[in-house]
Amino acid sequence: MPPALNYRFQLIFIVVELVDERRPVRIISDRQLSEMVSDLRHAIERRKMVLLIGLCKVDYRGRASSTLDYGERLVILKTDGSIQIHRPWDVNPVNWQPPDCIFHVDLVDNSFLRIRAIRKSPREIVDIIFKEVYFSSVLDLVDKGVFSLYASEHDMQRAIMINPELVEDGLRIISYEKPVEPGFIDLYGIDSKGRFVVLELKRRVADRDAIVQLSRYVEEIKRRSPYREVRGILVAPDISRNALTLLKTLHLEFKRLDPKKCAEVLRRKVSEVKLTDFFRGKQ
Amino acid sequence: MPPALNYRFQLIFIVVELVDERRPVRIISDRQLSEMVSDLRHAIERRKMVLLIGLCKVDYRGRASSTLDYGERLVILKTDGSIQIHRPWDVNPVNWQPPDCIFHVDLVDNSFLRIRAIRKSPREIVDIIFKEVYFSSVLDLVDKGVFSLYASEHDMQRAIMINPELVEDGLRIISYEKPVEPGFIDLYGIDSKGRFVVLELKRRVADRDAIVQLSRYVEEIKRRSPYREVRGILVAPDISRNALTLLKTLHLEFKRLDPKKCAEVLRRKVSEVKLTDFFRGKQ
DNA sequence: CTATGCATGTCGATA
DNA sequence: TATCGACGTGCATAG
Repeated sequence: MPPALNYRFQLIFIVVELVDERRPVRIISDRQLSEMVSDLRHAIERRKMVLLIGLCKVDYRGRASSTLDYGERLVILKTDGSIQIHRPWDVNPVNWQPPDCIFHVDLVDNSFLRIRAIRKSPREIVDIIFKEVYFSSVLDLVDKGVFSLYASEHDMQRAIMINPELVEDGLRIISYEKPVEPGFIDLYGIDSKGRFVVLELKRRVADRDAIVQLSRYVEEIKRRSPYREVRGILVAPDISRNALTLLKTLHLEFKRLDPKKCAEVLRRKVSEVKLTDFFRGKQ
Repeated sequence: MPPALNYRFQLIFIVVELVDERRPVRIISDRQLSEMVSDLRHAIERRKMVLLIGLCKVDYRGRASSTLDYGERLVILKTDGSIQIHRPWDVNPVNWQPPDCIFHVDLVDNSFLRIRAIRKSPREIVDIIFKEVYFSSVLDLVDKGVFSLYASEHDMQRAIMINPELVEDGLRIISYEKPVEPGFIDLYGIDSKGRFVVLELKRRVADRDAIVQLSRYVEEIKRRSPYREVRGILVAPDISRNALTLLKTLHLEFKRLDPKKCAEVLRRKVSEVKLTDFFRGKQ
């Protein structure tokens, strides 16, 4: 009797992980329009960024309405559901739709590619009809870079709170964004002689509107404190001629201050804080 | 003696015109950085539109200043000398420079591509440093399409000039953009009872500022014509609650009018004019 | 939603 | 160039 054959099967699974290099730019031009439609729908569903370059016309209906005849343009769909149509010139898009749009991609008359971006509120529609698409691609961009802006009005506010002498010696700031009837006072303080001071900040040349704004706040504070003297100071890098006239008429004051100088002050302040940290904590 | 040889040379020039198909999109990625530099310079000199997609950081110094750390973005250079840097989200570019910039393309540290956009006035600089360029292309777009926008404030003005009864029966418009002390009166007319009428137009919900503006104009006209009654009418699709209160306090009036209805009136007007042309001229 | 004010606002017209 | 006002302003924030 032949010995029983013992077969043992050992199953070995080999797991292969396909590590492909990430392709941030995938070109999908040179395809049949119908293929392109499904590619675009696929990309949009996955909230990819999409570029389209081609011959198109654009219609917009919403708060206003507009038409744009056929021409060659760049269309950008972004991950946040915004869209923009760029002509070869102008920094601003000729048509656009803000974030959170719903995109529809369709083939119309079997030979035109239509991108429709619908915004819910206010109800607005942008229709792009491509007669020809020269190029299109799906982008998979990773952007975690921090964006920092300096010399904003907010920087001016913080700088003056830290260094009130940027405006005037002896000034003490007692509140910021102080709510009053018509809005909020940028900065509010008391001067060396005990007078209330209303500060209105502008990061660029102050115009008449800035003066009107300041005046409203000063009047409100005067109404609240009939027995205190109240000063109104417009703080800006410059003031227009008309605004200066109005300012003088209303017995308000102007203090020239460059927002960049404020950014400088803040930068120095940050360094000081870091140095203090270093000597106190790290040593 | 052998006969003299007479050689005659006739030069025939054959002119060959190389008619190549226009290529609106030329991709210049996958090149050595140094090659790319010269390609980009070449394109920029010829005022071509350029797209760049890659890993970059951005610095801006000018009216304000900003920094943006490394991340993957789309950069667009346009034919008018404007530039914009787009993140994968936001309809607005994170950094930009308006038209008429001067562009510089350089290789820095032998391995980074730098695009520098310089604006003359105000003096501003945007620096883009590419660590990596995934894709770049030169676009040669032709865009002669006419852009038309309807339902703007200007449309409202024209519609009311043609059809004053959009505001009120018996109103006659006597001037537009009438210059007065603080600015320009949108529309100025006389009502059925011979009173002066100052019209302030807004294409969207009117706020307090609109009322302040109207009030200033009305006061100026009253000053000029102390013996005439003067009305001030705010014409807008809607008015904010605060603005309505202020309006009543100042004894001004509000006339609801939709800019789209104005666009409609104009469209009808244009059709009529065309019909008139047809019957008078073309027949 | 409405109201308010900033923005590297942009853009165009005008003095 | 400086000023002024409109804009599909956009955008954030507060109530």
